[in-house]
Amino acid sequence: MVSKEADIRNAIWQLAFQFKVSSKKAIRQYGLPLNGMHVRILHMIGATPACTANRIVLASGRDKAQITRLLKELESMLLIQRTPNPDDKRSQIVSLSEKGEALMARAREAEQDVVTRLLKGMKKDEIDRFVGLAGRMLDNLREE
Amino acid sequence: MVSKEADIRNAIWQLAFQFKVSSKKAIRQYGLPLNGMHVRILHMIGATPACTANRIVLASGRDKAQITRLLKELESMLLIQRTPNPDDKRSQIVSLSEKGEALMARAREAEQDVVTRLLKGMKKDEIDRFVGLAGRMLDNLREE
DNA sequence: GCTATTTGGTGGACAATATCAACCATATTC
DNA sequence: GAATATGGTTGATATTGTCCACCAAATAGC
Repeated sequence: MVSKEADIRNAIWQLAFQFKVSSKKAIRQYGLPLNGMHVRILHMIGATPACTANRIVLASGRDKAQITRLLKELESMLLIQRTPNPDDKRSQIVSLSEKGEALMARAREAEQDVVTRLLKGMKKDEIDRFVGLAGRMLDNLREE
Repeated sequence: MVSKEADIRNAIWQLAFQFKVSSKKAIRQYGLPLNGMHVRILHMIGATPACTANRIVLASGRDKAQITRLLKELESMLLIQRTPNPDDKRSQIVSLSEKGEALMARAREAEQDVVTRLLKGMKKDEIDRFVGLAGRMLDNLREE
């Protein structure tokens, strides 16, 4: 017999792990030369106007050294480009290159497949509720 | 403006990541010489009667090579012990040593703190619903 | 203005986690 | 008894995460 705490712990671990595995597989099947973090960061860059490295750090919660390296990789793959940030000479604005946009269009398809499968048989309000609860839990962990 | 798919994706990634970070920190603060996977596996071993390596592989979804190595580490730390499996000479039954039990008692406390924080302000039925939805999503991803 | 501190970013070094394939010994199937 | 499947191990390598020192520009305090 397992406790409720174990349930929630397990639910989070397992769901995240399986989701990662499925996403990775989908990306592979589409023949895209990207791994998980690449895709996540490209998403953020695509969705964030005037995106700087620091914004990605804050939004992702990852270490800034990690972000620096990932951006360097993405740049060497010609998927993103950097332009000077007029507001702060220390930083640069990163944006998707054409090649990056094209790749992400396909990545979105691949990920869409996974999300569709994930949400199969779920009602709209169930999904909303789930996302809402997850958000509250996240806030709980973050504050303090 | 972000799509619903991005919401659910983000919710899962972020919650899992923050949960991992918080758990790791809690374990550290308790001064326990364990990392995330160690704790997860020790949990399973403690909760599974006649636990074999293969059971951990199946329950965790991780690669069996990874499990082998983690078990080897845990054994060298004297947290677990292996005894021959009477039903199959290829495998062994792993179980917590006294030292392992003691450590896990403290790890449970540390993790309990995190779960308590995670669930702050959540109603029982909200938690149940969340775990239930997570389970369904997990099934969706796993089947096929 | 001019230090002192903070902030955005980079690099080194390394730890933790994950993946893939080859392989051995036993178990199972036929 | 041969062929195949299964539990487990090892090697090699990729990915992800962490910590620390550091530089240059920005900001705060005076």
